[in-house]
Amino acid sequence: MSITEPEATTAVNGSLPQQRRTYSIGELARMFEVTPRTIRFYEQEGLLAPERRGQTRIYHEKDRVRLKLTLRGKRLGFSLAEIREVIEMYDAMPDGNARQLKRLLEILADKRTNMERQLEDIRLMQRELDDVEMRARDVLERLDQE
Amino acid sequence: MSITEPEATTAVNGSLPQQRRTYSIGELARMFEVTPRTIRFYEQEGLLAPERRGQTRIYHEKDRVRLKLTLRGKRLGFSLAEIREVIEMYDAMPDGNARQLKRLLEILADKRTNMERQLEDIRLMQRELDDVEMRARDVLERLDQE
DNA sequence: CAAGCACTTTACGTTAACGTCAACGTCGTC
DNA sequence: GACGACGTTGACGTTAACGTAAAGTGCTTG
Repeated sequence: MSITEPEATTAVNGSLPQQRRTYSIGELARMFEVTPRTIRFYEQEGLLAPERRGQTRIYHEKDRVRLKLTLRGKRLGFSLAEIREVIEMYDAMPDGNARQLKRLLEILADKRTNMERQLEDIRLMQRELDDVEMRARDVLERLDQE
Repeated sequence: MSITEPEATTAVNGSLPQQRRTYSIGELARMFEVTPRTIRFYEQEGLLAPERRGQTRIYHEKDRVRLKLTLRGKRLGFSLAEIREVIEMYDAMPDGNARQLKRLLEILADKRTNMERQLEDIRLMQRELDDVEMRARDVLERLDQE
């Protein structure tokens, strides 16, 4: 199983034929509010590798998940290069050698540290926002009273 | 009081002359692990406005705090322009009109939403990391057993 | 006083992450 | 069969956030 495969649909295989298996580039773009250009760029950078029917790109669930993870990573300030590194290592995992795996664990620990700092940053930033908001409301009230 | 002033040093005014009041650009740069170039750039972008002694910049506690907030904002993915907007509005607060203040509250609410999404992103990302790490350790163990 | 060090301005260079054309192919449909 | 919507590949443009190099100022230290 790959990191980018559909989330374990519990065995209730109902009447849906197989879920809406594929997407066009435009569909994906609208889903995630990015442009097709962005998606092609991510492919060029090695983050996606959609199937082709002739010239046309066909995206499967796997690709959609990858894109989702990529965009999440971006929101957290990772560069595309960093994201690709993790994806590549993950995909190479089954037959990866010990050195590679340990390198992957290092990278993960690194990201984890990053996450921790971000959590702290967010907490601090939220306090600042609280503070600024309080003062602003204060001033507003005084303006209203005059 | 400004957002960028020293954190209320409780009245224990001991033997320290007045705290290490000022900093050179190089000192600040080392403190925050950025280059002087970066600090000058932030000034050029309106995020800092240090005093001058002749040509030379003199940074006070106020400037240090601003820089700290700026860098924190950056780690959270805000652009310098966004950060400047908040700082400017904050500084203009005392004599800001109601419209400006309400705009500021809007911006703050916006940042808050952003923070919330980031928190969620971090939680999700941490789960992914957990997952990937587990699998990696798994594979490593098997390699060891052979 | 010469050397060295930290600071200054000016200005051009660089990188990441796309945006923006241009020029073309391929459907479905009216 | 023309038209519009959508897709494709180049190739060049753009923006943010600095890096880097050149050329000069100012102190203090041997």
